[in-house]
Amino acid sequence: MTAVSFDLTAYLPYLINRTGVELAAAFSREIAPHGVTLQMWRVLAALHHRDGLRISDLADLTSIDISTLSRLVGKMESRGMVNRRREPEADARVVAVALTPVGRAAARAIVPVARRYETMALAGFTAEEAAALKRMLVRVYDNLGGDALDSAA
Amino acid sequence: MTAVSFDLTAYLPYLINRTGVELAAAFSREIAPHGVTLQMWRVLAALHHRDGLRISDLADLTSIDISTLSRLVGKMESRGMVNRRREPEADARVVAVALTPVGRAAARAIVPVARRYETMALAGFTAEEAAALKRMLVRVYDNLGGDALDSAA
DNA sequence: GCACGATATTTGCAAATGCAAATACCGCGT
DNA sequence: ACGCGGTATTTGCATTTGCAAATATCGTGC
Repeated sequence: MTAVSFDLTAYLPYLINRTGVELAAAFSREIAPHGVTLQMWRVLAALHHRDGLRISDLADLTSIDISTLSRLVGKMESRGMVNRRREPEADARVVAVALTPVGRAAARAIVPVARRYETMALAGFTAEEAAALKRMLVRVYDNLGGDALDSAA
Repeated sequence: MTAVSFDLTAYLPYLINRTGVELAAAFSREIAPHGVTLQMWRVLAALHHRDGLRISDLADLTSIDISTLSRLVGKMESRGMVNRRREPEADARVVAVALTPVGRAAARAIVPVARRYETMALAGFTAEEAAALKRMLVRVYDNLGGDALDSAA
């Protein structure tokens, strides 16, 4: 029987995974000189996007497991990149994570690298194509039910 | 000063990463009942695509680190899904990994799940759109390949 | 035929990861 | 005010991961 043939090279999850892994590996090397790991960059980028996020918001935005994130934020705090703040007036369960000047400086230093990196990844794409690709990735993500807090404020 | 604003939600690596993570997490749950982890499935899928691959070929195809793969194949071997074979006639350094009947059966059982899963991820896409998305992901991957960014090399 | 630098895989080890349980706190109903 | 189910974060613990070193083999030049 031939019904089980399966073209891996045209399989969307395969294409996405290998692109993501490659993107991550190469970008990790790029930012290593900044003394920041990829996961740390993700946190910095999320906080640069919107500061003072809670741990659980960061988990949604970075796709990092919440327990891993708790420890990662601890490490970043001990390195002086972020600080944790509990608001006794508000909900005392939540921890707001904010960039320190050091963390903000690191984010600012890396943002141009990230931009350059995206440009490189999209070499040969027209602005239309790049936009179309991004829209389609959002659609796929939405299809998976992974509604993050993109618009949640 | 130069604008440091950075729209994370339109940043390609972010979009790819979150989609890949979500895709992986959801699919892991799908195949857990088959007693197969996501990484094992990747190996099975690669071998289903082409059997008898070497460890290093599997690493390329699955984006799994070669040392992790060595151990993973060992585990799969002990579970009777694959077998390792060194060819003394040929290059005795290489290990060819082949599916056992058990492994083949697992792959065959999961392929339809994978197909259904891809269909779900691409819900609302026309065949044209899906093809365009895949082509663009290949282009991005190719852009990352090799030396595009290795300014130091 | 042997030494030497490459290549394929495995292994040592420390760090990262993620599930589940623990902890701390919230707000509601009574 | 109290108990209770629910939410946010942390912590315990076993597994996975990946870099680097070790191991085994290859092929070439001499």
